[in-house]
Amino acid sequence: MESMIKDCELVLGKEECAGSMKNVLDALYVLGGKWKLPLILSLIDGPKRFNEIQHDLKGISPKILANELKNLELNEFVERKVYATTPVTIIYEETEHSATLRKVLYELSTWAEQHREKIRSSMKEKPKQT
Amino acid sequence: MESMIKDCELVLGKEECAGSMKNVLDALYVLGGKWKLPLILSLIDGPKRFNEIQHDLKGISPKILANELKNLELNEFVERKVYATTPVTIIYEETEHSATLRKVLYELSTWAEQHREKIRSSMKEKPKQT
DNA sequence: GATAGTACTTACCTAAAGGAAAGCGCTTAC
DNA sequence: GTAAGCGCTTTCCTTTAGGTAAGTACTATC
Repeated sequence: MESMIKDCELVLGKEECAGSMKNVLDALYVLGGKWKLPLILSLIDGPKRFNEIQHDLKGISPKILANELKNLELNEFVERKVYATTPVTIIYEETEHSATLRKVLYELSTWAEQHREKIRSSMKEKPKQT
Repeated sequence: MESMIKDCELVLGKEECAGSMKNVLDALYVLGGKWKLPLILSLIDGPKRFNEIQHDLKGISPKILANELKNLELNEFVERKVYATTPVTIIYEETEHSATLRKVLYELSTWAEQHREKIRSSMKEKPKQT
């Protein structure tokens, strides 16, 4: 565990880091695609019904939404609750597990912000250095 | 800054978090695709020439490699150095800026590992709960 | 001067993600 | 009984990421 950090920080590219890369690829796969993050954030905002989410995420088609919801259910980021009202009410809400995402999303967010600043400022310095 | 964390941890889904999501989408875009991470890791392992990288990342086509290298150069993760040998030698190496990635990649990696364990263990508990 | 190597570029093709539109089974409301 | 709403599913189409194969400009070597 600790040794992996050191290895990666100092040498990297060795066996441990190959495993680490696999993990990162997994993470990108789980979070990747056009709608997963917006969908997760929409549910963090509060439990919602299918049509509410569809309205929230302007532009998503019902097919995609149904797929993404199933996927996120499998990954335990959302829970699908069926209420025996008549007609049945189906409500999607975030799970406790989805909270573990927040830290990592926050890290990603701050990094991306710094990165954008970095790129923007070096574009000013040398606008076209061909 | 600090307030953003609190908002996101407690309420989320508000204006600040919309910006935060945009950042995360940016980050996923910068790191996304099949080859960017393997390519970055290959260069963290050491500076390399075009053909060396092509050999290292088995299966990448020269077209894709050239594209990815340009992209990563624009994002300042790799530097393209041209040596006036004859014939010219072109060497790609990681930048200092690419080091900022390591922390965030490590966070992603550990999260993904925990997530995989979580999903695997709950699949054992209830193999098929349809 | 033919061959081979380096660092690509160009043109074409395929597969997968995603979008648009319609339908389906259920229900309540009119 | 017909219309309308909900939670989807199905079908078909477009877009795009990525793959294959070939070619180009340069040089060095035989």
